[in-house]
Amino acid sequence: MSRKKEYIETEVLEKAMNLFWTKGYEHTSLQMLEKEMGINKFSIYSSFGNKENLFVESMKLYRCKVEELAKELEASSVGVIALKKYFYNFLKITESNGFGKGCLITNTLTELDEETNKIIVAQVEGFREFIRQLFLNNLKYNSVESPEIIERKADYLLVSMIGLSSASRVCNNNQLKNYIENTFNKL
Amino acid sequence: MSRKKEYIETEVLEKAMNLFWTKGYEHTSLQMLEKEMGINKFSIYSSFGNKENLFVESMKLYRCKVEELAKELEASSVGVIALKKYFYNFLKITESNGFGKGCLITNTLTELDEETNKIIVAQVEGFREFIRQLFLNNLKYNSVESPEIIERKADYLLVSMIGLSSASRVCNNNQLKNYIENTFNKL
DNA sequence: AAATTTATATATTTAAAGTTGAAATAGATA
DNA sequence: TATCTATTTCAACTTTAAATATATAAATTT
Repeated sequence: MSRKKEYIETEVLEKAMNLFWTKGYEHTSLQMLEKEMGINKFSIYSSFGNKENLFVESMKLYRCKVEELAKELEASSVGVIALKKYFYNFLKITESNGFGKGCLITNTLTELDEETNKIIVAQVEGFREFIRQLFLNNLKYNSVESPEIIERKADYLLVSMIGLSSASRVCNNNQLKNYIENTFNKL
Repeated sequence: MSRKKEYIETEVLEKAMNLFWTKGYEHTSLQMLEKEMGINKFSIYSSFGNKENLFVESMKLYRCKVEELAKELEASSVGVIALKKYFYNFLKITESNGFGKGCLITNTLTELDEETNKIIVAQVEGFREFIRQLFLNNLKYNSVESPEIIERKADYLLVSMIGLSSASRVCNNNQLKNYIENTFNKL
């Protein structure tokens, strides 16, 4: 064999993801990535191909983290209760020094335009569909409501989640908590 | 005197604003601005200084448009009714081919980071404060609720508005309408 | 008609960011 | 210890976009 890598790809990827998460795709330069990931350009390119692909991998990792969060939640509670908890847990995740980072995927959504890499667009849409399913499944639990009503509620929560994510970047914790309480009021 | 300008600054500024609105600051290049505004770099620089300042002027113009919208509304209705109308009117404004453009200021908010021009940051915050006041004033109308409750509701609507704006970029009209109805049901 | 200012067009400069290549380095195996 | 190979470091290359400069044409005023 030969010399081994001095870094672990999943570890440096996590660091890249966090940087993209706080600064967004465009405002994250390779210099910053080098510094944050602790490896240099060449290593980044040999491990991840290019900046776009590194970003795609970051999105995938982000989704994994969110899926884990949802799984943990499933173990402890179900239904609307679980969803409300999910909203609060999301606030914890997004929290950083000062204001929140929002949701990596929702942030990306604002950066999107026609000429955005199709793979990135697909990631964004896939994530949204995943979240919508999560909401649907929990709303169905122990509910006697019609499928149409359930769908409406899921859509409502989806938009609320997008809102919470964006708002977390500028609003304080009281405002966000207040928002969640109102959202789940009378659901 | 001498030769007159062949373009009207407010007119080309409006075009610039629309381009920034749909594509965001970073994804709007001077080439695109030249094409969209119908004037060349030289004219852009002599009229607006630089790209950043052109963007600031676009933000100001955007705010003027929103203020007009609010004024018109005031003439026809007041209170919560007016606010709900405002939400629906916002959807009309943001509408374009296919999905919405969101709110220029809210979009910008996601692009912000530590090294963003302070003037831009100030514009974003000023706008948010203006909207919050608009909500507060209308919530106070004919209301016997305590100031604290009113503040809470205003904050709730503020987050909802940010959410609607972000969501308008990816959700269809039914989902958005559904969201507005749910939002005001909980008020 | 001359002078002055503005517009267009093109080209250049400058800076930054992404990408790639060549030499140096360090670890694994024989 | 020597050799092989992958990883690093460093620097160069390429591209892109903002900003500036120059030359030319057009319109208005005196």
